[in-house]
Amino acid sequence: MLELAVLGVLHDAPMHGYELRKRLTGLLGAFRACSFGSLYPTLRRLQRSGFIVEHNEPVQDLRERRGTGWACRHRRVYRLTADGKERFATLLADAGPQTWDDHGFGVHLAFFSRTPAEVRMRILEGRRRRVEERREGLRAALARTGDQIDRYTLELHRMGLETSEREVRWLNELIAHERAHPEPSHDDTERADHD
Amino acid sequence: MLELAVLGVLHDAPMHGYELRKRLTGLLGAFRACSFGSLYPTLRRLQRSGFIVEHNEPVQDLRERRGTGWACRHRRVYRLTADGKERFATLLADAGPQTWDDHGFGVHLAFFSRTPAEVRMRILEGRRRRVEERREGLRAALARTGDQIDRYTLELHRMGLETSEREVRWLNELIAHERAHPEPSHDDTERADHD
DNA sequence: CAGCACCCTATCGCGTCGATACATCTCTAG
DNA sequence: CTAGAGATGTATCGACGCGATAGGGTGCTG
Repeated sequence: MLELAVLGVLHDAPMHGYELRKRLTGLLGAFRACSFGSLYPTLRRLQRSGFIVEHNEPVQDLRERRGTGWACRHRRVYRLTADGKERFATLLADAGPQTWDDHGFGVHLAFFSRTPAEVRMRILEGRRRRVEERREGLRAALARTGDQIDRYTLELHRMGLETSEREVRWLNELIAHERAHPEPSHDDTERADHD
Repeated sequence: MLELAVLGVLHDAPMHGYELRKRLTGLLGAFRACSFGSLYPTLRRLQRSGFIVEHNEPVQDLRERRGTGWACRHRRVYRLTADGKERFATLLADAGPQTWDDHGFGVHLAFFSRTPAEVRMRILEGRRRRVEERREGLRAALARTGDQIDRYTLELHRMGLETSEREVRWLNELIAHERAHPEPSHDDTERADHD
């Protein structure tokens, strides 16, 4: 999942780990902090697989950057390869089980403008199914609760149920809008100017 | 966190892994499935630490259970020790950073009736602070969003913001109720009949 | 008696996290 | 001019939860 997010951000511009992390935290909308302990191993993995390559700046660029910003010498800038772009498209389209959970869904939604329309639909409906399951589970739990149930647990279940219902409604709106206005995906697989 | 949940469920009655898992999934209110891959290692860890001990039924009990249910021979029933009860109380009271996230908060809330009143308050306020941070992060993201932002990301942020606001209001109600009716904790640290 | 569905324990690899370490660079206070 | 605070930047470690997988026992049904 992090793999998808990294490839997606790197798709726009070459970047080094520290910057990447900042973008990711912003991207996921204050969802998750994306620790270095997962980011750096992911970068290494992607590099070994050939999806990204190191793309370090020449020394004179470093000197030029002096005064106008940071000139840290050891930064590893990564760039997406052709394989990496392909991999990104694959991961975008392949909607596994973890696409439906909270975090995975957020990541996929972040790149929705680059996602083919039919895949968008599949993801939205899959997420809806997942949330509906949760909703039904909570309804059942609330129904079979006689009176020996905790006041706090009860409140938690009620809250969870309301949240699920709200999200299902929200998803229905998104799906309806998707059907009414089937916007094409950006599909920016053109500009391969620096390979 | 799983450690806390296991100790809490085992506090009521001795149990074996499979049963424990069902209770846990019910307890966490269809939140999470609690896989065996984390449950069994946790049980082993708790056992090595002396917080639980094996408490297998004698063979004649197995024969008696024949006909009325399952008589699987190899089930490992665990029971809480005195140290385990102490550990449970400690974990309940100690509110670390992971007490405030979604999953951890749910687990703590599940055992709220056994939690001392002042700890309850600390947990609720900590959670509120956490959700407020998320809310502010989303507000900031929405504020600085000019127009180049994704329609989908925008929707996700809006949804997240509403959810956060709702949860803060919910927490405020819980806190207010807590202040108005300071129910004491069950504090069932008495019945030490079988040690 | 064959097949199926459930019960029950267990392990492996993988990905993520939080903590930690360490080195470099900029700016500011004394 | 130097000392230190604080941001930048890379990296690793152990702990932990998860999904997949394996394997064996038990009762019900056709």
